[in-house]
Amino acid sequence: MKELLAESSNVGYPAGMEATPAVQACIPTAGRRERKKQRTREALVDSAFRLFAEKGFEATTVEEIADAVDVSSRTFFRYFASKEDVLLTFQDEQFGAMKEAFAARPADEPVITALRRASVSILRACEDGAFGFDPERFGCIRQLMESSPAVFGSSLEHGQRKHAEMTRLVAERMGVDPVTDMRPHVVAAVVNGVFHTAFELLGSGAVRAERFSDALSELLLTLEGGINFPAAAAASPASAD
Amino acid sequence: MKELLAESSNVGYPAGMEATPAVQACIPTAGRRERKKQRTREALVDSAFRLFAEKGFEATTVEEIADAVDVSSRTFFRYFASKEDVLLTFQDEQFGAMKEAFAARPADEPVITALRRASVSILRACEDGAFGFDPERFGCIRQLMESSPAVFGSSLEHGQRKHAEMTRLVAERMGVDPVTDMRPHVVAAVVNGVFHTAFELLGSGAVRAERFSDALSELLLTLEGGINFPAAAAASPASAD
DNA sequence: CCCAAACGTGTCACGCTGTGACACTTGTCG
DNA sequence: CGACAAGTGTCACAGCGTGACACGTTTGGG
Repeated sequence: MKELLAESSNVGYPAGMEATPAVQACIPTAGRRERKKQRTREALVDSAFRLFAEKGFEATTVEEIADAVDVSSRTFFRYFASKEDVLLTFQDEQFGAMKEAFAARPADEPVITALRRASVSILRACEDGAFGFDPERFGCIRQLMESSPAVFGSSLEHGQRKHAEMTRLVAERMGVDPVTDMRPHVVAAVVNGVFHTAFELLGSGAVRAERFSDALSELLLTLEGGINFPAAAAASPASAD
Repeated sequence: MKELLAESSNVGYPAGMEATPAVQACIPTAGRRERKKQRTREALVDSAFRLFAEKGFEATTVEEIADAVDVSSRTFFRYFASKEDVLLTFQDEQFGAMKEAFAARPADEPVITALRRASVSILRACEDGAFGFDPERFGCIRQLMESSPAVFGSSLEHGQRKHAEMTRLVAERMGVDPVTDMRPHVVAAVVNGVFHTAFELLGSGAVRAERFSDALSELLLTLEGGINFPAAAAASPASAD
């Protein structure tokens, strides 16, 4: 689970610049301070999830979350920008995993197909608890999004903030330049929209699917008939090897 | 402009229940009270837009808005559920107009095409001040959405709340049942996503378009190549007359 | 014409979120 | 060990949003 937090793994040193050898002591489990901080953070997340599940999102105050871990509410806000932010952390993990899965799809799959297979596989992992994902938390978030507009809203916003990254990935796969070609933008927009709609359909019971992954899969399959642009590999067989 | 606020016009009496004849005195410009309330509301909207444009969204407090109209901040919240809500009012008008325009598109146009033409025509009206729309406010909202995440977020949320309605309209045009056919849902999701992406592209300057309507048009045109389901009229020539 | 119910509003009080400033403790490194 | 940095608590505060109650005005009816 932790490895998904590893900040996309290739950031930090702009390619071509080797880390100064003296600073290689930066192993993740460095000082006691760092470890303590990590423990506090996780305790806060735990506490938040427990209370949210127990009393609902709005009914839970930041002070309660902090008190349960025996820190001040001020400290809570040093770890999270807002009450909603606690939940977004988890979504970041999912998104990171999905990016990896997407990148790993065979190059001859069209984008929407690849996106569907990647996201469905990750979601299933979340639902089943595979991979180190906690299915309890996944379910909790789902429930919170359905019951609390504030949570749903911040999830929408958060998703939109991922837009640029998604666009870049799609453009890469398609082998086009997102500055001149609008298709990657459209794909990212569309997928994001479908994601949230799947959530809503599930919440309102307007779809016979039980699991989120099933609802999403169905929507994306529908979409596939239309907007399914071929990947670069399929479009230009020149680079096929 | 006011007629767009007319609450979709067919709500109020569940079909088959005639209004009690004695209550037909409900002309919109009824009592003095009603008129005064309307004036206060508009004054608040005016005040809010002026201050937002002048000092930005977050920097403007509800108290300032209310003070400028000489009412208490408590009263502000009797008119609007939140600070963001003032802006959403305007978006409702646009959405209403767009629904009308969409419904008025020729029956042989595929959904995305119809959606594109309808929304672009309304947006152009907003931009040009046709139709009673105030282009100044339109521009103001655009700027606020780009600069303030809170505004953008609530717009996202608001858009999602319109989802069900949009789905219904699309399903109607396609002549299918949205319970069994997922396509209308996908269309609604997709269009909503593209809308917000157009906004974002425009804000980040990632598109050469100057006007929002141009950016949206380009994205929807791109989309059209793919997901463009035929309308019911085109699909089943049985009803062609 | 006047009275009473309904309605809009102001005022007061409050809880919660989120932030800034400053002091204090604890870990870290030379 | 001693200086410095990082994390935390405390206090103060601004702003959003809501509940309760009192006061004035509108409205409609006897």
